[in-house]
Order: sequence, then structure tokens, then C-alpha cells
Amino acid sequence: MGFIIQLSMRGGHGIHDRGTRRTCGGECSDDPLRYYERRGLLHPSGRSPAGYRIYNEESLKRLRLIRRAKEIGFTLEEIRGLLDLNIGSAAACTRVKEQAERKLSDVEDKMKALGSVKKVLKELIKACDRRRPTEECPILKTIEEENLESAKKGRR
Amino acid sequence: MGFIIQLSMRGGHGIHDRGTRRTCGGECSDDPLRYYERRGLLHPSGRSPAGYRIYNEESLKRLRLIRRAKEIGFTLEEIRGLLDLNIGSAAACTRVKEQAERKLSDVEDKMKALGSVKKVLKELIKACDRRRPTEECPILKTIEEENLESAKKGRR
DNA sequence: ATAAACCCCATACCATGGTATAAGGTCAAG
DNA sequence: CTTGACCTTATACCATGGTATGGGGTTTAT
Repeated sequence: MGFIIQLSMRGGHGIHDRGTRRTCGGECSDDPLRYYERRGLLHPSGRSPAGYRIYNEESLKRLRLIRRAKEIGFTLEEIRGLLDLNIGSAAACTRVKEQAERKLSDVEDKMKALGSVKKVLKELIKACDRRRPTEECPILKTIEEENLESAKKGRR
Repeated sequence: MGFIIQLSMRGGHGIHDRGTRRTCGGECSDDPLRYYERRGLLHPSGRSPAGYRIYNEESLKRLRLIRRAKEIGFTLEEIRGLLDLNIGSAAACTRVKEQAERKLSDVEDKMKALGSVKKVLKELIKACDRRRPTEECPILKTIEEENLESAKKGRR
């Protein structure tokens, strides 16, 4: 029924070859998987008689979801929250959407903060170009004086 | 000559009052100062006979520079680099400007990446609104399938 | 049957920017 | 001359998302 995703690489026992790296079917490296398990994001569907983790198609789907969500910018904690909503249920949709909206507003905040920073940096660089040869560095001089409240407010 | 910036707050010895917080002239709390010292960013100009750190006006200027630069988004390592260029010297200006330009390009990369993420999130939320009541959550469904190469490429 | 290649677990370590704690020394006021 | 508030040091801990190491068991190919 279940199949064993090809896992690890960081051989055990003594002087084994430790340089090699393998991925589970090209899907991911071993340790993050265990790390996700510790964090409560992904549990194997069972264990083989020898104690090896067995993952099924459902786990694989979960894993893909985890990695997509991570790319989108959700933290592992947030992803755990999403997964805990019970993926299949239509009722969870509203809460998932709320999460996505929160994340969207986070992203917008971060972009705004970065925007202020960008403006400051551009001004600093321009000041450098206006500098006369004997003057001291206007970037450092400006950084010392500048009031960056705008940039600070942009932060979340 | 030198003066002692009012430092700490997290009293020592036993059952002292540990709740109070004081700042060095309203400038900063104690421990970050020591942390910057360990990281090589800010050194006291000397020590009092009892071994207390003594900071002068120059240190204070450096400290303000550190904090501004941090707001702009430089890491402590980068700031150490800036400070090592020898602030006063006009010759350092070119290198400082180069750093600022690198940082600007970092910031632009990050904004681009966030832009992709934002687009994806908006699409997901819209998909939710189009959902018929019996359907399962389109966000989770989409996350499972979505190819986010564009978002990945935007990363630095 | 033996070695390579893989798995298990527990623990420690990485960077980042600090905060918290313990166990003391110093200093000024009362 | 004691008390409280401040300073010193060293070390451990926080979150975040993992990677590395050591010591051992299993499975597979030759």
C-alpha cells in the first residue's frame, strides 16, 4: 500500500561516505522532512517493520503543499495552521482565505518598507555623485543625520 | 575627557530589581551595545579604573551611524564593513557608494520577489471568491498545483 | 557473507540580532 | 557601613529553517 519515499544521504555508522546527497525522488532532501515532522507539518502514514517511515500519496501531496506555501512566503508555523484546518473540508475555505489575506497585507507592508529604504538609498547614492573631491563621504555623513521615521513606520 | 554613557538595567547579583530598563541617554539599551562590541562594530574609547566602559562623542556618532544603517537595511556585518572603511576619509567614499548600490540592488530584488508573491496571493483570494459552495478550498487546491518558478526566480 | 548504501535516533551546530541569567564588583546616598 | 542601583563577566537562551555529527541498525547488491 504505502511506499517509502527515498530519503536520506548523510550515511550513518563510522567512516561511511558522507559527501553524497540524495533526494527523495527528486522531491526533497531527508532532514527537512524530519524537521517538518518535528514541527508537526508532515507525518509518515506509518512505519515499516524495521521502523522506516512510510509515506503515502497523501503525504506527498501535503509535502508539495508545504513547499509551495513556503515559496509564497508562509512560515512553517502558518503552514501548520493551514494544514490543521483539514485540507479537504469546504468549511475551512473561509479561514484559509483569511490567512491568505493576512499574508497579502504582510507582503504589502514589507514592500512599502522596502520602498522607503530604496528611496533613501537612491538619495544617498545621488548625494555621492554631487560630492566635491575634498568633501567627506556624504553617505556616511547623511546616515548619521538622517531621520528615517518614514522607513520605520513602514515596518510591520 | 571621555564620559560614561548610562548603560545597563538588568541588575546583577541575586534578587535585585530586574524589571527596570534604562537606556544610555535614551539612545539604546545596554546589551545591544555589548553585542555590537563583540561583533566588532563599536568599541569603548577606554575603561574607567574600575573597568567600566567609557564612550566618547566619537563612539556616540558611530552608534548613531550603526542604528541608521540598520534601519536602511544593512546587516551588522555590512555595517562593520562600512565602518572599517575609515569613516572620515574621503577616499572611502567610492567603496561606500558601491556598498550602497549593492544594497539597492538587493532591495530591488526583494521587492520583485515580493511582487510575484503578491500576485499569487491575489489570484488565490480571487479564486476563493469564485468558488461554488460545494467546492473544496481553491487556495489549497491551487497551492498544490501551482508552478511558482517566477516567484523563485525573483529571489536573490 | 560482507560492504555499500540506506535508515533510525539524539544531539549539536549554523546565521541573525539580540535577550536573559547568574554570580559577582563598584559607587553614592543615607 | 549597609543598601540599592549600577557595572562587570561568562554563558545560555529565543526564533527561524534547517544542516552536521555520531553511533548504531537494515537492506541490497555482489
